[in-house]
Amino acid sequence: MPPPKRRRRGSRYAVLGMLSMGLKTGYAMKKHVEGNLGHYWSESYGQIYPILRQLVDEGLATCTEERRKGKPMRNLYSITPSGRKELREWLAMPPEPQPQRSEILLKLSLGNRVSSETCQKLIRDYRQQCEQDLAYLDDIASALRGPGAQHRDQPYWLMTLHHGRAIREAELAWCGQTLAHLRRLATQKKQWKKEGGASDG
Amino acid sequence: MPPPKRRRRGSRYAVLGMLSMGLKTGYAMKKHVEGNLGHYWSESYGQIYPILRQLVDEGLATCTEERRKGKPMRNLYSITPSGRKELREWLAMPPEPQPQRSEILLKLSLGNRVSSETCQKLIRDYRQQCEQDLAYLDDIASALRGPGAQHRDQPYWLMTLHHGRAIREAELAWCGQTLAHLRRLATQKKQWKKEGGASDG
DNA sequence: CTAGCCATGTAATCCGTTACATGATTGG
DNA sequence: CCAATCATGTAACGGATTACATGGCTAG
Repeated sequence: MPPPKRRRRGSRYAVLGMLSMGLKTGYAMKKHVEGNLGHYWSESYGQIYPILRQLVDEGLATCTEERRKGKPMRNLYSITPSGRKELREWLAMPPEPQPQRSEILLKLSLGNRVSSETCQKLIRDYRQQCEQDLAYLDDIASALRGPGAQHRDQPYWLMTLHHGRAIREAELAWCGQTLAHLRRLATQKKQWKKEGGASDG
Repeated sequence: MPPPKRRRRGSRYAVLGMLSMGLKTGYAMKKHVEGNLGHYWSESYGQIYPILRQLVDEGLATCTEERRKGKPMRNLYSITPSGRKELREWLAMPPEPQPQRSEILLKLSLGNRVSSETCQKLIRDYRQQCEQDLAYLDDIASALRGPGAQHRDQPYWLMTLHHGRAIREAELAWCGQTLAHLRRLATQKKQWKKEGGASDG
């Protein structure tokens, strides 16, 4: 028998996890992802709604329709005991290594094909993005500490925010270094040209 | 007219980029990705071969069959001038922000559902992975500096390796902090239990 | 002989986003 | 009246991996 196929199913457990925090509708889950998990996770309706249905089919969640006068209909989902069990089992498994793909590093590695200006712009834009990310992370963090109602998951959310901060700050430092490297490369090239390009050092 | 659809096509330009460095066969490209770009990129044959064909169709590459006695047949690809042009144009465009997904942060954010032990193991395993990654990055770096033949792209490759180092080191520091947080949380919980769980100070 | 590498390629499948369709309510 | 928000869902598409099929050569 070949080794059973490795499936990712991260979205499935993200949804199950949100059910376990008491979120009840697909719409609310989408908003939660956008507003609170945006720095390390994303989901689309095209994933959320089918998954909710599937979880009900498998007995990991239940669904009740709610009709309210003056408001649109909603489907209210709740996690079941077996849902909690499967979530805990997944949490205890070591995460699959995810193949990293970084478009900016791919571009940088081919930097010799474009001007030093183009290359530096690439990095400067990235640095700016990191700065914006840091501001965004701080917004979430203060929103998290602000309203007295301490959520039981709050300490864990803060840890994920710390991660975001740590990474972005490392990226900023790297951007600075890299810009310096690029400038040095550019002046070296100019030197070569001036000296006639025949020297060997 | 709706805004023209945003396509990723990172793989396409990764292949075009490898053609521009002189790699000639799909097989060689796969090996190169595994051995040299593994820390920030991945490709599978299922991408590479169809893309090579497509590039030839579009006039960005040419292909010649090579039959050698005693060796398997190969298709040798080369980049054309218009291929180089399109590559340069892509390099000058700002990279699309890629939605990040971190399974480990997702798990950590739900840490309250499992034991502190389980949570700490998650982070310790991750720390170990980062250490291995660092060793791997150093291997590539020394392979890069070792054989005298300085590739013209070498300085750029070193910059991507620096990035890997910077990130992994930041991750290691974060792992240390996070383990401390987790231990503190665990002792707090124990305290609660001892004191009867009713205290508020 | 057989394991492993060279070398090419395709089909199935999975994963995920985007765009669309629908419709009620609320606030300006 | 219009825009925004709440709310659900699906179809089409794009992107990527996995598994499979093929086959010759080389070294042990």
